[in-house]
Amino acid sequence: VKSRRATSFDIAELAGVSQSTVSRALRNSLLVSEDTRRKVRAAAQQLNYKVDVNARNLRAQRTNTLALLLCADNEASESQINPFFLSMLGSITKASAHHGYDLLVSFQHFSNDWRADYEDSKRADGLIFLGYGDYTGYISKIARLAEQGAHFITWGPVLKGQPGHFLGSDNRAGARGAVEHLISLGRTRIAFLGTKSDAFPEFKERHLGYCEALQAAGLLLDPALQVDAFTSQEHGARAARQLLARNRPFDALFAASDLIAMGALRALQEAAIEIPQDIAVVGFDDIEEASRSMPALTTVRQDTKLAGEQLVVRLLALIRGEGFEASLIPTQLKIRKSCGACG
Amino acid sequence: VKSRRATSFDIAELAGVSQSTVSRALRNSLLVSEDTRRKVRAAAQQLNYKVDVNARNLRAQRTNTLALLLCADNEASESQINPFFLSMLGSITKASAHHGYDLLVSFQHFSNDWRADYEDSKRADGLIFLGYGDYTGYISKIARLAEQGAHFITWGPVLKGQPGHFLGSDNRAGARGAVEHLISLGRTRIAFLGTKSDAFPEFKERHLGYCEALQAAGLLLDPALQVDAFTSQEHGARAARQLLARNRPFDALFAASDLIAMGALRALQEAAIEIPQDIAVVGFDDIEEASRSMPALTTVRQDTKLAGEQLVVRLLALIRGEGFEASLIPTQLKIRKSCGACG
DNA sequence: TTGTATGCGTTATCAT
DNA sequence: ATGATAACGCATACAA
Repeated sequence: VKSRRATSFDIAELAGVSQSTVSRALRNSLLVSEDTRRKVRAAAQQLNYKVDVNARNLRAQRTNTLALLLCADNEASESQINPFFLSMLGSITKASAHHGYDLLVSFQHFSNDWRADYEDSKRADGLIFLGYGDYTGYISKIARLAEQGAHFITWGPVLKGQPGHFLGSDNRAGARGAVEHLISLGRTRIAFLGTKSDAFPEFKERHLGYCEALQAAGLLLDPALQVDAFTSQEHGARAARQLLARNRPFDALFAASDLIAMGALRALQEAAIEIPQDIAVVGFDDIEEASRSMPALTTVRQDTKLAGEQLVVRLLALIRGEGFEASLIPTQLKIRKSCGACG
Repeated sequence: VKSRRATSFDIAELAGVSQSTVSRALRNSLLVSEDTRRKVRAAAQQLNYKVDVNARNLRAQRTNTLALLLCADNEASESQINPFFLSMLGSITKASAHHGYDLLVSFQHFSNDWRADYEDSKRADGLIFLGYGDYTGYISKIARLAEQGAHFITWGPVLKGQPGHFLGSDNRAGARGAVEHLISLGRTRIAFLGTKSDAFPEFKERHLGYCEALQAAGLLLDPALQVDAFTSQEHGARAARQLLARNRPFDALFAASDLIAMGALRALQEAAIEIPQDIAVVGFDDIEEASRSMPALTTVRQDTKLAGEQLVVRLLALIRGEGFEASLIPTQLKIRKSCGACG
């Protein structure tokens, strides 16, 4: 049977000092002598003492905890979460721990009940939103949170006049670079797979980058070469089939995400099309799987490690009451076999 | 600027009742009249009141929070987490929320500092351990936790005489079924890719199931057809190459995990071997990617949804002081193209 | 059914 | 440098 937990009073008794001194000593206060600090530490260790975080949080009015709210119901894949966000989850978890914060993780079923009251209830000092690609319903809720003075940051598109604070990759530049690369390889009829609606600003930015690259090269922007698709293999495959059905010639394909690209890859291969000989394919994200597809997928890498770290660092700054300057995280083109540049 | 948070005292004043009544009403106590309950609720809503969980937890001595401790340093992939565990993470998160519990997620760097004091510090009521495939170092720490009367459950092998409580798939039966299926397809020289050391009991169980199936069919158990591998594509590919280098004929391959299988798939294909014509391949786990590999991977599906739910349910039972009866979660053979049974 | 009083284990503000 | 004391906001035992 487990004995009663030790409290700071127990430590105080054992170490022969007052309870307040114990508290100070354990928090490394400078107002305590090296000698007593040692005594207190020894006593704490002996009694296997651990600070009760609830008492601490209640008294100190902060939790040393962040909450990660992951959107669970994409339009796309019902069951499975986008691997890119899982990668982000990993890096956020690590960054959070690195800064001495615990992390609460919650999948939000957006439609029904949107629980963003982690801060109100003093469960967390701040919130990170992830995976809210569908902007329309989200932004109004965000606005309300921002009004209330909540501390939160959202991974997503960095646009002018948004409520709240956003951090995201430089989607437009990344897309532009990818398409420029395709053009430099001699491809001229480049299709875009992904929705370009206002509801999905990240995809829209990628589409803009695509358009910019084409225009800069003096190439025709053929609307028939764009097909809507959400982030999933199924949507990607379906979109590729639609594209083929249009009987419009194209020699390259830029997908708004790796999942779309990989679905397309498969659909094209099923139609006996050779990648990259017949059609070059480029994706976006650089999920693990991208490097393992056949052929390996050229893609625009989002730096999830830096992104997670930055999300945490900047959220902590917000919590401290510091300002926020918008910025974009650079992407990097990962050239693999699917675009025909190598291999 | 945000005004002071409302407390239960503020509600009490507004509703014209005592603070304790407010507390009771909000907790849906039966000892409060429908009338006052309404009044209290209205007042709470008006003031946008949210219970301070730290105060509640401190007073009630429980946190309504579980902690998920994910092993971050597999022998295998440094950077990336096994997709299977990510899937588990998803289902645990959902199950936890479903039961009204928050979930703290932490990646444990096993080697250095092992922070399992979430319960001591009253951050969580119970712990879930995930991804501790390497048993040797882990089990002693587990034993210490169990001695202390901590509430925790581990996803892993269910063996006799273990300290603590374990829940896991029926690895042996799953493996046996998979190999029986290969045998039923006429394969007789079946290789096993995966370490069978005591340090990795889940893999060992899968290897045992493999052996059982071979023996039951009266087939030779050739040690030269087993190659060690941890769960990663790289290890899988390497192991497959090693196997080929042995110049020992084989017509099928059972991998201890999907990642191993997919790595092997690739290595075999690079050696111009046709799957499944030349060699049938079966994996274990049924990660998302398995259904999308070329060819689609036949595998032993672990029911992550049920597993996550069960982990949470049984941990909650442990927390309530109820007993724990060991049991195994059944697996299911998913037949796809890589074993040659269809397509 | 409701109200009163107390304490959960800290940290912070006074003193000394 | 240390000790006494007072909150933090809630839930519970007890009284009414």
